[in-house]
Amino acid sequence: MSIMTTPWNPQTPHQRAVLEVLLSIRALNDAMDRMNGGMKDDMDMNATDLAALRMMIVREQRGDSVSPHEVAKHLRISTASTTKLLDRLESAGYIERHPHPRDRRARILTLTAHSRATFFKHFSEHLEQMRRVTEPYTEDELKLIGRYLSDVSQAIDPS
Amino acid sequence: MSIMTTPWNPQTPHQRAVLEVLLSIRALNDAMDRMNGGMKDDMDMNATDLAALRMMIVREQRGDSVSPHEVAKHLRISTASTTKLLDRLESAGYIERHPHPRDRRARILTLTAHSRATFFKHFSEHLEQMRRVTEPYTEDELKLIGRYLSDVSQAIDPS
DNA sequence: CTATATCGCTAGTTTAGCTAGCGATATCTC
DNA sequence: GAGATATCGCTAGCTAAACTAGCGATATAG
Repeated sequence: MSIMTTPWNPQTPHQRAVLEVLLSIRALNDAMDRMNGGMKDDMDMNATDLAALRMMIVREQRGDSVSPHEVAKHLRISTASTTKLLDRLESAGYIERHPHPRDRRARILTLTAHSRATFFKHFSEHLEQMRRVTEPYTEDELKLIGRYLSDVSQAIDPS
Repeated sequence: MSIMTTPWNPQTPHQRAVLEVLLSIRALNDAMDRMNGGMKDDMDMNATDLAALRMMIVREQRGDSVSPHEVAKHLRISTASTTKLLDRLESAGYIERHPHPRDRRARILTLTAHSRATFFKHFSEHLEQMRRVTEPYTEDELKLIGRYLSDVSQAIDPS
């Protein structure tokens, strides 16, 4: 969430356009928060558990494996909290914990088929909507938009 | 948070550009989540309390007043939780509860000067960064970007 | 004028984070 | 190699902040 509540008075049309865009970003963020809220209700999960699932799906598609430690780091929660989180996901049948082949302290987390299916079932509709409104733009326009979005991400979180 | 974990293989340059943009939106959302996380740490508040404050600031700028009930609705938490949330904000000196002039059951919430000052102090830096990266774009480009962002917001949350 | 609805609140419960610290294992230093 | 130290995931216990149920005061509808 969260942008722009700024006391700023645009004078020129260009300044007005800048303000409009910043306001649109806030609106987009609010919308995505609501979307996420809806998804967690649908899937009957809390926000963090859903974020963990999403993170694991992203990693899996990149071909990376995931450890409990990495989940903790990504979500910025303690490893203790992560243990409980993984307990919830495991007992709900979303993930499995496997031994790490080389490090006997460590675990490797995998998603279940049920997990992937459920996630995409609930997410694909939104994704389709987004793709639908994105597709009409020309390639050049999309490149411009993509560049701007990256600029903004970079600006607010140069991580 | 939350986008794109999609199994989708772009074939044409245009499809690739679409995917890029959708990925950028996810990245932006992640970045904003982290920004928010940082802000709540800086201001020593939890995420919900900060969201409430932000919502009140937005409303105030629109000239609207805010009731506890509206805060509950906006944040999707119960009125009971809202009471406690307002207790926290009030005792921290961020808001005040005033009697509603016409409805003696109701309250009107107002921000303190301290609240506004603190919020903008922590937020203005991010805002400035965002404005900085936005300004170089031409008016036409900004209009395009703004239109696209609105399209996406509409698509994922047609509220 | 009576019945119902709404507003914000209190009381008590549950959820999901936290810190502290442990056993097992891995890695670094000599 | 052997001993010191670091890392991994976990348990135990605490706390913060949500929840549900329901109440008193007030407003509104029939």
